[in-house]
Amino acid sequence: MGKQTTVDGTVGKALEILDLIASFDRPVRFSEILADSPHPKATLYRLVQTLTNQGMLSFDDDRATYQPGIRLVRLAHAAWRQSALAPVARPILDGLAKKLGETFHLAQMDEGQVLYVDKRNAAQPIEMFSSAGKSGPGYCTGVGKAIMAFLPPDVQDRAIAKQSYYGYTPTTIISAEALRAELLEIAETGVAFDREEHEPGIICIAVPILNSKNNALGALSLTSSTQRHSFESLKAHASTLKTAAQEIAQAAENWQFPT
Amino acid sequence: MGKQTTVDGTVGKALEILDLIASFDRPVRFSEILADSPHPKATLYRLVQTLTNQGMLSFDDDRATYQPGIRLVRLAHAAWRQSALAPVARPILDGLAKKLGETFHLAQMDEGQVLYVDKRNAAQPIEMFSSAGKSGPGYCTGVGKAIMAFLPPDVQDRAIAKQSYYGYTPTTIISAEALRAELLEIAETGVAFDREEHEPGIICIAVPILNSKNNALGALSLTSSTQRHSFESLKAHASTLKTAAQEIAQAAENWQFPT
DNA sequence: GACATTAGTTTCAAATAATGAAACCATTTT
DNA sequence: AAAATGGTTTCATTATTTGAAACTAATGTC
Repeated sequence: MGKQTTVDGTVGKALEILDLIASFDRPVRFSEILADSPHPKATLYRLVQTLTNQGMLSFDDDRATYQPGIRLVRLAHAAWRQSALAPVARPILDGLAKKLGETFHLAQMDEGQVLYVDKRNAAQPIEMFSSAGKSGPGYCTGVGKAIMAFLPPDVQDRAIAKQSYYGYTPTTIISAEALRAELLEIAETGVAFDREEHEPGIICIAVPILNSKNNALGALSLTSSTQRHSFESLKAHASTLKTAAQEIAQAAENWQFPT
Repeated sequence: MGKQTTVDGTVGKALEILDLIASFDRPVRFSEILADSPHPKATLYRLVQTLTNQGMLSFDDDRATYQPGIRLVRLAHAAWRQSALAPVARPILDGLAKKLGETFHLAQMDEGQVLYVDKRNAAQPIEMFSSAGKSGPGYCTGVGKAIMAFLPPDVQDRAIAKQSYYGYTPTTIISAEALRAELLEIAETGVAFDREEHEPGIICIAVPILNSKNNALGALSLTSSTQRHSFESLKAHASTLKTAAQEIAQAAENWQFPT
């Protein structure tokens, strides 16, 4: 009874299409979507029509292309603002960036994918939406591993299963077993590293942001290059990061919406 | 044959619920959604379940509340990056903010609502997602009126019809007729003002960003307070804004995704 | 500690919406 | 001019959604 790619109903199908279109990362024509979708022409056509009507897709009349719609931006704003983590972490990230002059990422996990919800860069003042909202693989990033190490067993299993294990660099972890082993280690030390596993020359130290049940809400990382930092000098920041993560966790737990 | 609140199919209903939940602006319980929704309990229940499954909503187990889900943030990132306007306008906004030391907004329109897609603030270095993605009324903001003035007739009509005409301040436009009149004027001069129509003490000058067909893609505004600026001193910036808007329009038209 | 109330979940036949093969129309290509 | 490609519509069939009501769980009341 293998659970197949769940698609609950029409809504699920529509959202799948939306993801598909987003994944092109450029405006796409109907036929391109069709080629990558399991649906017959007419079905896909109406689904895409509906999404366009709804503002979830926007259609460029001249080029006859579809792309993710602007309504998503509005909805995402609400999601971001309520996501407990990003808004409360803002001042803490600001403080870290100012004090240490390094680059920090705040990330959460969405279906095994790492989602960056905020970023501070000491050099360039900041990058906007252009970086927040960006997503990346979970198995070969510091934040991804930090989060996965502190997930409830069932969720962790699903996350591990969803990774692609593509070998971006020679040090990339390319099997679920190896990942599991490393996650165990991270769970003990409370610190994760990216050893140029995603991009050559880029290293990072990451710590989970844990709730009272010791489950990860997200993770906080200090990212740098092999030029700027050795692993030893990264490790020196571990306790600072841990403290910051605790502050964020604290703030998130206490955060209440006005009633 | 009055076109009623369009709801195309199940997908439309689901998205309506999503909007409803987002509009609460805080985590909500099932019963609260129910009270504000036209659907019977069971129907709403399943719709909400589906959305949660899909990551469009997230459910807080402890508090038993729903809120917009993190998947939206990922999707919105794609929308933002492809929205042609925001990414290409970035350097131009940077330049304006640096040169003039004022606050600038870049906005687009979504169903009569103004959607801020980027913001530069000379004082505070920048605000993230926290401000990008925010939306506001179209009829009483500079950017809203600038955009509406340059919309194809049918789209404009719909936009005018969708405004709420709530009187935020004594100067707020509170009728469709008055709005229409002002839009005509703006269409001639190419410049719109917010005369404390949305918030007392806050004024702004806005210009549309026009495509080759003279339709608005969005708008650019300089926002200030009555303390800092008189209308005369705002008007002094009109040509600078127009030039910047043209540059953005140019860049947007030429922007092509890699094939 | 029993009773009542509220909040959330499941059931199932009826009502509605989604499906997709095929036909159709409009552009572009040859 | 013919053919191919890309997009849209039709319509009988099929599958999903619907919602009243019954049910369960959790909380509040006496």
